[in-house]
Amino acid sequence: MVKARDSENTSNLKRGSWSPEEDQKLIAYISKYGIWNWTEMPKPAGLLRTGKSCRLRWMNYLRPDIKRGNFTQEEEEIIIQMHQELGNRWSTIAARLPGRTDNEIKNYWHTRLSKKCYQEIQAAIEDNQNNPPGVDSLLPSTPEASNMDGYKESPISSELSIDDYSSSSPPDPAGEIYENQTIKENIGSSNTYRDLQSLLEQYSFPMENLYKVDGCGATAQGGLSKEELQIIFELPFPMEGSDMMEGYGAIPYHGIEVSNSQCGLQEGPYLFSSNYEGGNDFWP
DNA sequence: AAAGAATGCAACCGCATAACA
DNA sequence: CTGTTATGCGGTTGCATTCTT
Repeated sequence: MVKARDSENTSNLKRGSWSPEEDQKLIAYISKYGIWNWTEMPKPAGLLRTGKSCRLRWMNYLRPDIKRGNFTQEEEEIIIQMHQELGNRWSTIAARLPGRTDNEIKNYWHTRLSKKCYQEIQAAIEDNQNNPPGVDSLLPSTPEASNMDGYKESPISSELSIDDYSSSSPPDPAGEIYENQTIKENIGSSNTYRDLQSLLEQYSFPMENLYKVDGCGATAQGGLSKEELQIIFELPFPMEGSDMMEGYGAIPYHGIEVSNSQCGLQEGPYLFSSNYEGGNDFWP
């Protein structure tokens, strides 16, 4: 596919903030002639702007149906819920909130809601630390609810304690750790990495603590525990198959690596033991 | 009161894809 | 079918405003 390029000559076009006069010109023009072609429109409208700039200004600011003012509690809840389900699909989220633009929702998320969610996570973590649950509390109430028969019988799960989650000792990973390669150096290789990176960055997770593990996606050393990651990713435990395939990436922690197989290409998820050697999965 | 830091948000950029020639 | 253009989307940037010290 040929990369799109603005056909306009941008050498003498105005950039930066819009003046009230420019706003008036655009409103007046659209009111009279409607939106017929963003690229051609600026000239007859008397604007020294690119069509792209005009479109953005109209869509994000000048449209008459744009809702002003603070987000309501209900709107917040919708955004949070949809973001959990869809990720950064701002336009889709905006479609559920009449009068709100994708840009506005995106800004609102980055400046308010992500922090709010992070604080809730922190609170949950603190609560966990004050009142640590046993591993059993992470398990489903019934085996069939998890589709993970045999999990409790695994020697690894039965040996775990809450202390393992917050240990700062290096993991005993399934594969080889590329110690000198941070996640940022591996970003291009996998969508799984991309998704994981963006999510973790959203929560200010120290990227230097993230390493690539051969064949198993990414793993974390130090920083957030599995439970913390689990809260961030809003994952049930154990994860359902579709969760892994939608790009959550590996949700690892010391001792156990929960990963889709081979960097998320085809099958999974698999629950790898710390001594994973290629076939020790409990959940084929 | 002033300076620096943090925050909020409008605007821009690059890319993907639909639409068209 | 292929190449080109227009539009829309998500990530990022930069600046104005507000807050903190």
